[in-house]
Amino acid sequence: MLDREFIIKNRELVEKTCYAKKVKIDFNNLFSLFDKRKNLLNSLNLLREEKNKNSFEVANRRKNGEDVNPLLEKGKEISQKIKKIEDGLSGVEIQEFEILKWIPNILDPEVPTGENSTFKIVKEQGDFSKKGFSYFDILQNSGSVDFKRGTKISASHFPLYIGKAAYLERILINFMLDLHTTKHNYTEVFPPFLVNYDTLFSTGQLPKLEEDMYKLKDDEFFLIPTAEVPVTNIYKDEILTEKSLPIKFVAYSACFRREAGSYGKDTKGLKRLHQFNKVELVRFTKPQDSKKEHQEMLKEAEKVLKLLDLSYRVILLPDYDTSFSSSKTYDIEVWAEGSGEFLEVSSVSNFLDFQARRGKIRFKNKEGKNVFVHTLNGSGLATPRTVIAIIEKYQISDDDFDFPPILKDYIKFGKEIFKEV
RNA sequence: GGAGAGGUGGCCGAGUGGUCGAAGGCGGCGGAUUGCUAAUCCGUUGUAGUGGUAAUACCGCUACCCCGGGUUCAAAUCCCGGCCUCUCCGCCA
Repeated sequence: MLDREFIIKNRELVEKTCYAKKVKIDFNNLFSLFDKRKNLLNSLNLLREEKNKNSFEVANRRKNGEDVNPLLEKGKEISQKIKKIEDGLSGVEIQEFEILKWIPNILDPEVPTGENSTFKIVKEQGDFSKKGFSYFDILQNSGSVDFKRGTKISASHFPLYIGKAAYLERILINFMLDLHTTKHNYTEVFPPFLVNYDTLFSTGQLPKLEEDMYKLKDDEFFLIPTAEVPVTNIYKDEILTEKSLPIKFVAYSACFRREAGSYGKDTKGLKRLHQFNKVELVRFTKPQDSKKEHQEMLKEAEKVLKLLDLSYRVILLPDYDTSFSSSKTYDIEVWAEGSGEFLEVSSVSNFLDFQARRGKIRFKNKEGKNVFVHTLNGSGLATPRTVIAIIEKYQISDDDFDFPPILKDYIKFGKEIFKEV
């Protein structure tokens, strides 16, 4: 959420951002609400002052045995006026909030913008030739992911991993968690997978993405679309100390997405799922550090692919692809050599104080002021598409694949291996 | 799920209708004392909004004692609803 004052001072920038992110906001209405609110607030404060003085006077006169009846009458009148203005004010504030909550975060100046803008390739690592069988054939032939039975048990896009592929999932998750805790100094957390409305509002999934979320029918809970949601909310409504920053959490979670509106895309296989596994990095930083730490997180996510010896590229998303809450997002796309295409396996974003403001996450700075932290997160990584790239790169035949050497080492020696890499 | 108790400032804790933004203590900050540490003493110490102003300095006003309503001239204090925590019982992994 953006600050009222900020919007007033930077109207042009905010309008431009909304245009770029394809959000329609009635700014004239918003600004007239700002005015209305201010006027109501001012007269309300004056009336309240009058009320307090009157009440005080009642107590005073009563002590002296004087007649207080006229004051009681006056007090009643003032209170009625106050009630009226309060009602008007809360009406205005509700309307204002209804608009404010839809305004997306502003963009970093480096984000590609403009008519024909497109993503910018920041880095290319490895070679991008197409060869071998596709992961889908290998999995089908080996039976290590059973799409049919997954569908029978649940629905389509809920795969059932069996044997080797199930094991690969588990090893990969542990491998990534151990990498980030031992090598990159993150603290591991294991969060709830069901969260409430406020939590999703803080991180910005709600209200905009409600249709992408699984919601429980009888309880006010949503299934998390990413661990970012519960983990960023760990410090909701709290004031942190300056010296505790940066705070770095890594979390594994299953992720649940309805993927509404993406029918027809990636209709089979592991590319687009309603449930998948992901290891997520989350940081809370001081405002002046977030840019630098954003770059660090990108490197940490890349590290996973480097260790697995997979080819990939890093792209900087253009304005219209940058999510509602984000000011700047890098995607990491792994090269799937059997399929011959890039697959997004990570999204690394800087949210500045946008989420912190929605969730009231602050820290006390040296001057004793409470200021909003900056929040960042990045996938490190999502498993299904990583698995696709692994299977295609380390395939043995059209019905078998091997594990990458680093994973074999990891299975043998555990997290000790991260001392050397 | 049933029964009971309770939610007050960074923390502990007093306050049951009227100078209460809230005693006292701890912690924090500033200072005095001090060979160092500890101890002691003095002072200070919430957040947000708004007006005086150009000001993150100063002064005034308003709001906030879990949240939302209500009663009253006046609510931390009384009433109603909700949420949460704790204890006991039940159930279960």
